[in-house]
Amino acid sequence: MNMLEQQITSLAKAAVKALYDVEADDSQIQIQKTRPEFEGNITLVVFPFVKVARKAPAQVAAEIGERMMADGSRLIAKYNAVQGFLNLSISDAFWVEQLLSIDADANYGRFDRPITNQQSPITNAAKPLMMVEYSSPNTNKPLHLGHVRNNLLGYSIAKIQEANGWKVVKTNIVNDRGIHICKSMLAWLKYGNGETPESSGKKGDHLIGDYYVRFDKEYKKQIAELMSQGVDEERAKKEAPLMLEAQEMLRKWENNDPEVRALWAKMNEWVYAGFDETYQRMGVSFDKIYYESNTYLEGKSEVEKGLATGQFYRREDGSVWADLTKDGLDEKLLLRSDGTSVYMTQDIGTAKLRFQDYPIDKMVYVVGNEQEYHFKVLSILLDRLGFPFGKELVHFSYGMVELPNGKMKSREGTVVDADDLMEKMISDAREISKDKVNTLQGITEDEANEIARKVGLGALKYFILKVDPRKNMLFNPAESIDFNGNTGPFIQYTYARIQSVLRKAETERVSGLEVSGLEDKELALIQRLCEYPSAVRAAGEEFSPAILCNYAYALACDFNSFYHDLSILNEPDAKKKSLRLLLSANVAKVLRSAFELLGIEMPERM
RNA sequence: GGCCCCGUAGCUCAAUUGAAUAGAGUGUCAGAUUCCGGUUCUGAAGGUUCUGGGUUUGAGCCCCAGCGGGGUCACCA
Repeated sequence: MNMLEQQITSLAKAAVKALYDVEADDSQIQIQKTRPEFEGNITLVVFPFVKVARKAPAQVAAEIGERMMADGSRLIAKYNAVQGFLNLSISDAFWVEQLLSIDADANYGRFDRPITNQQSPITNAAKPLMMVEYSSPNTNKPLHLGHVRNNLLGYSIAKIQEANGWKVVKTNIVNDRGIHICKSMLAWLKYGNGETPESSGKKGDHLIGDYYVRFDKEYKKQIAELMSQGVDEERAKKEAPLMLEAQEMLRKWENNDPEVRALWAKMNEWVYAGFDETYQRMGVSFDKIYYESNTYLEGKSEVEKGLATGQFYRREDGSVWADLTKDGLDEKLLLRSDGTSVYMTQDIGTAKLRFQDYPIDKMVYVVGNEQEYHFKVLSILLDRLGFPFGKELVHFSYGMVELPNGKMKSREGTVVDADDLMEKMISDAREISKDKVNTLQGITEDEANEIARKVGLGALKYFILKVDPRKNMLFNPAESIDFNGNTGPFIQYTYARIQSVLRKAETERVSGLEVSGLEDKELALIQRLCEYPSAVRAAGEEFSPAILCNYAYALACDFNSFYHDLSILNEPDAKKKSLRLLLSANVAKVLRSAFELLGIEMPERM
């Protein structure tokens, strides 16, 4: 709730108390923005009091309005009642005061602490700690469009929660072991001729990804070969020599075979270097990285502990299970009969290490919605094993990214590679700005490239973040490079234009402010600026960068409408002019702040 | 089949906590504009919010049933 809402709330409560002798609680005070077709800025919905008043809604609204204006004459300039809606016009002086306080607040839209119901009292620290896990790549192939949504959401959520007063640790769990890695390694050994990122000029992750694809190709050949000899498909898949070799390699890995381990380490290094490049390009980062090869053994020992305390049980074949039927779920495997760990076991181990490393109040996993069941189970298991954050863990589940021609399928070659995509966006941005040469006059080649980078990536990021995370989304490459409409570049352009106005005005003297006679467009902008803190709060509570996107778009639209109708630099009245400059500067400030929470850079000119 | 998520303009998406006539962009159509059927601007049309019930002063939002789409129910990760 912002300053204005607080004041209106207390005025409304006092009025209701005086008129009807009832104590209104906060849920009954419903405040909303006045619809543009009515006069006023802010509206109190009086329906909740109609019953106690025993009068017609419009009459109740009028009564309350009269009373509120009498009590708060400095705040409320006038009112009108339409049915059960009490529309209040706030005094210009108040708005200008708000604008000045926004301008003076360097941390506008940032909070010192989370709102209480988000706070988990585990560590009782002054600033509670939230760990956000995202990205979580496998090391056998490069990042694709699905990871892009994951990374952008994860990074943005971390920034948003920081603004909401959490201490945030961004983390990544790298799935660096398992049969999929062995497939790449094997293909590299058999068909690679010692190819390295240096010798091939390929990024490490792409190089390894190519061998993963190569494995699949050769493997399929072998299956076809076997089937032509009369072997049935299922057996052919199991008995293809390549698969047997890969499995043998995995066993060697688990037994610490020095050669296999050395190759594994070398190839993983290549992949990490490639990932780092991609992350850096994308503008995301991590504070702490965990590797599955380090955490899976921890998980095993936790499961053993749970076995000892009777939380889990062992079957005759040696496999270990958790019985979750009491929680309405089924039974879940934790250790295979050969004693090796599964996905769940590794996540338990990772959680344990993390909890040792940090005083975590809240753990957030940014993982696709196809794993909802997994995290439901993980939450229960961690709770049973005595991890305080287990029950509270948040699976920030997001929907899949689809392409216009259907789903992404790596086998069918319809994946969109993250590196390629970013390059494409940047080069498209450069193409488009070339058409508008006049806007780029006086800009050097380097500056133009930098602008294209910010705009291209901004287009991509905004396009993905503006969609409600829970929903599956359609990524249309053609549409994403359209810089009109509700897009990142549109907002960046608004920002850049304000910067340009401010640069031109810099030399001019600012003298006092106009505190009365605010025009509608000015007032609408100030009011919009006042809404920013609650947008940040809502984005944090809902785990939704989309809320910030929509806010930023609305603000940019408001500014454009303002800019279209009212002149700034040509305004003859010096006081009015300085008000408008101040207003513009704060719009730029809030847009920049919002985009920072989205992980999108703002170009100073474009 | 059980459980979870989604269903809003032709398309892509919005709509604080249940509130007034459900909004943008894009596409379509009309007009203006220009080096251009391509750019920009103005305007218009476009909706039974999947269907049917229920709760209430009031439902896109909450509840029940159904329909449609997706996900998930592995000794894969």
